[in-house]
Amino acid sequence: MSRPYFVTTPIYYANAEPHIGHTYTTVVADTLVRWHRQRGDDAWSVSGTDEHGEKLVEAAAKAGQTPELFTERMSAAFQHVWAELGIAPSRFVRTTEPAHRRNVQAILQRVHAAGWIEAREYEGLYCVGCERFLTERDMENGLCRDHERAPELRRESNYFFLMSREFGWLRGEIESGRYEIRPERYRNEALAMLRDESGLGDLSISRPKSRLAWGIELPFDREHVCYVWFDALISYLTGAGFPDDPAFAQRWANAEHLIGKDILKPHAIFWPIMLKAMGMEPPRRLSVHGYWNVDDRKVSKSLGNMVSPLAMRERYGFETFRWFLLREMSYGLDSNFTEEALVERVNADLANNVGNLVSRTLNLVEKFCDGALPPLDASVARGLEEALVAAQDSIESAMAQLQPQQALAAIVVFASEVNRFLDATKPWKLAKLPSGLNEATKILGVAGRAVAALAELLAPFLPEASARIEAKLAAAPITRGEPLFPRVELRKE
RNA sequence: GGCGGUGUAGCUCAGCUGGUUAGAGCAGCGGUUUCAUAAGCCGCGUGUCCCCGGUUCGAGUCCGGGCACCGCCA
Repeated sequence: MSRPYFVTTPIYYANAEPHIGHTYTTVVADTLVRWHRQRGDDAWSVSGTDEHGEKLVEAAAKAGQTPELFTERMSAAFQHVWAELGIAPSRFVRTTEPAHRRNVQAILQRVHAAGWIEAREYEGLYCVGCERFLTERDMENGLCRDHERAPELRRESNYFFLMSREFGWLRGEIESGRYEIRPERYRNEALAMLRDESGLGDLSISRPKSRLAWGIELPFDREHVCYVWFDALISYLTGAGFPDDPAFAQRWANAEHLIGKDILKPHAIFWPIMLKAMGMEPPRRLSVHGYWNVDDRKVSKSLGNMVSPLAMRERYGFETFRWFLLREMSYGLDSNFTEEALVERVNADLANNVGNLVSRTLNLVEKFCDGALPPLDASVARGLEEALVAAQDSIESAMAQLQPQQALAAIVVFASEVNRFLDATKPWKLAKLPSGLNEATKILGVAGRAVAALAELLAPFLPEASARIEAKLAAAPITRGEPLFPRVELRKE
């Protein structure tokens, strides 16, 4: 009986190319899917691009393109990058695609009919950068704090989603753990938002077409288009196969959203209430991670410190980068990326420890066993068996708590155990003794098995490297071959 | 202004409900081995556990106050 598992990355806003933050979330999602599949679960994943909104129209204009062409290009860029990196979401949703538009309109219709939406007049100072009306506190010297630009006085009629009705209900869902938000600090933040209800009210979900034509039309008022969050969040349903896919219900009942902390509020507050209005259950769980800083600074276009995953692949190999991301960030906390740290980390873990272990083991098998992996000898294997079980247990619990860095640490510990095992048993010495070859062979049978186990442990985290180890072990004859993870050197230009 | 949080070895961090000489990984130093990717293995830390005060037989670990940084909200 295979258990269903469903994980999403955010539907990334398609106004810039993927950088380290997108890559991290996407890598974690990919890792979770592989992890679940390895254990026989039925895993489904969704990623995608959010392609509507004013900022996109602006970005397209800046690029001298129509929104259609611009979003086409940007979405393709995201899909291209993930494909290049060997990451394939089960379903990649574009918010501009017909299936999604149908879903958004059907849901709007339903929610409107059920009395959750009403029209209101609004007048205020509006910042195009923020895509919202500003309060006094958002401004400094008459300029938007975030964008340092003058807001415009605007009056418009917007449709509001009557979200505030259900804050009490939502609090109960979060407190009871029915809707799990982790790590706890973000659960507390969500509860704090609900407690003061400060900054929370009903949610504006439309823009008049006269001003913003780039969006999904409201089915009950063709003069308005749907505004960002209502549109974007529904992508998760579209990606899960809503409404017709027979697997949809099962997927949805096990949905986990991975997000960065910047979009906590829409996911923790808006989304579950939207779902309630649709007559659906909240997601199972929201897993919130922190920011990647780069060279101890916030990632920003103006600093030019956007780390491109493809550039990292060029310099160091993608799985090296992937290892660093998973190994270095404690899920939920901010982390810092530097190429110096990457080089240090992967040389220590991958080249010196794991990779070198594979090399020395295969080389010994090549030299002393004619390249054929000897059968497993249970008496010799005993010590390593324990280490393997310990590693499996650690990884299991690390993954249950979504702490990939601890899982990877456990893998490194296991590789160290095997290195120590070889140092302690010294098969290369035994083999040279007149009567030692038999014992050396037994030892190498065990070491070979340990390397195979290592490949299995690595599979969800470094799928490509794992496959290479397996291929090396399956070769006849087995040879040392090229290093699995060559040492890397700093290659900053 | 309100409410979280964080502050432990050069770096990144563990330290649960208070209890032997405060730990791990990395870096560094020394030794050793040679099967291996100048890799492995072994050994090496006199740290004001941010500061002040308190509770206690005993406090990174609890309480009060302060400082610094950060987050959310206003």
